[in-house]
Amino acid sequence: MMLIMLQLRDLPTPEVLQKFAERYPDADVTAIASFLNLLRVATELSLALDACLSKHDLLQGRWWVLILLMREERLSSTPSILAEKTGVTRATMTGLIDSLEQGGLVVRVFDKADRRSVIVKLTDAGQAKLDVVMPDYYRRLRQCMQGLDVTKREELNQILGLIQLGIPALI
Amino acid sequence: MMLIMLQLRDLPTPEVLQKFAERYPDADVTAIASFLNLLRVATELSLALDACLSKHDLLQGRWWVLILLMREERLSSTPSILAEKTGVTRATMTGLIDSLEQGGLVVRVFDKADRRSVIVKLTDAGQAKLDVVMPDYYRRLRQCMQGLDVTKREELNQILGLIQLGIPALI
DNA sequence: TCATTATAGTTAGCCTCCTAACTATGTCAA
DNA sequence: TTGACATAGTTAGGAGGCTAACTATAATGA
Repeated sequence: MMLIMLQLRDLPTPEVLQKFAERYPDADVTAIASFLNLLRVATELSLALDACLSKHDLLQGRWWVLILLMREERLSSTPSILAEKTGVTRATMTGLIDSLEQGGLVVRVFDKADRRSVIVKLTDAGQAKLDVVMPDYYRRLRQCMQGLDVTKREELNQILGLIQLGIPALI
Repeated sequence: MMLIMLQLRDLPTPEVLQKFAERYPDADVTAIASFLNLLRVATELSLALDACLSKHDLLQGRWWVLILLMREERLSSTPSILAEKTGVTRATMTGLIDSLEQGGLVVRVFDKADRRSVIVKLTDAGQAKLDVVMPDYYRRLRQCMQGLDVTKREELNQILGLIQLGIPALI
C-alpha cells in the first residue's frame, strides 16, 4: 500500500468554507470538512509509516510485497498476482521485484509449467528482514492506535464502510 | 493535497492476521485492521478525487494551489507560502506554478518590495476554471458523503483527532 | 561598512508511480 | 493445424514527488 497526497497543512477555516459555500451553493460544509480531515490524517499516517519502514531500507511498495509472499504457504507468488493484490501495475511490480531481488530478499525462479511466467519467492534473508521489521511496525502501530478503544475502532470501520459506498459517486 | 499509496486490494483476513499475531506477539489485531482500512479507503478517495479533477485537466497539486489563491483577499500569494500550505517543497511548487502559468491560470509578478520574491496571482481564467471545477467537485462530494449524517461526521472527526495524536509514536 | 548568514526561487538529478508498446508463450476454434 | 486472440513479463518514456546545490537578494552584527 502506498499513498501520496498533498499534506493539506492549511485546512479551510469555517469562515473560508462559508465564503466558498456562498459562491458555490452545492458545497456541503460538514461533508467537505470531514473529507479533507480524512485525507489529511491518512496522508500523515502514510508518511509516518514510510518513515518507520525507511529505517529498515524499505518503503510501502517493497514491504507489502514481502508481506504478501510471507502469507503464502510456499512463500511464493507471481508478479501478476502480486501486482493485482497491491494495486500497482505489472510494470511497477517488475521494478519492485527488481529492487527486492537486488537486495537478496526475493528470488525469481522460472516456472516450468508456464514458460511465460515467473515465480517470486521470499528468501531466508527476506523472512529475516520481516522478522525485524514487523515487530517494530506492530509495536509502533499499537502505540499509535492506543487512544482508540475497540468500540471506537469498530465505529471507524463502520464509517469507513459507509464512505466507501459513496466513492463511485465521486469519480 | 495529494496522496499516493498502494491500494491494498488484499487486506489481511482474520486468519492471516491471527497467523501473523502468533509469529509477532506485538501485533494488535484490531489496531492493524482499522489502520489498514483507513489507509485503503483514503487512498481510494484520493484516486477518485484525482479522477474527478482530471476531467478538468487538473490534479490535486495544481487544484489546491488555485484554491489557496482564491482564498486570499488579493487572489495572490508567494511560492514559499503556497509550498508551506500545501505541504510540498518549494522545488515542487516551482513546477506546479510553471504548469499553471503555462495554462494561463496564474501569473508570476515580480515583487518590487523584495526582489528575491515573486507574487503568484490567480488570473480571470484561473477563477473561471475554479467556477467550473468547484461546483462539480462539491456536487460529487456531497453525494459521496451523503451516507454519513452529521453525527457520524462528527464521530469521524473525533476519531481522526485521536489517531492524529498517535502519529508521532509511529514515526 | 562589509562579511556572514538567512531567505526566495530555481535547477539538476533521483525515485516510484503510470501508460503504451513490445516479446514470448499459451489457448482456442475454424 | 494454424491463425487469432489472450496472458506474463519487461521496457521505454512521461509525470510529479523529493533532496541538494545553486543564484540572487536581504538582513544582521562585529
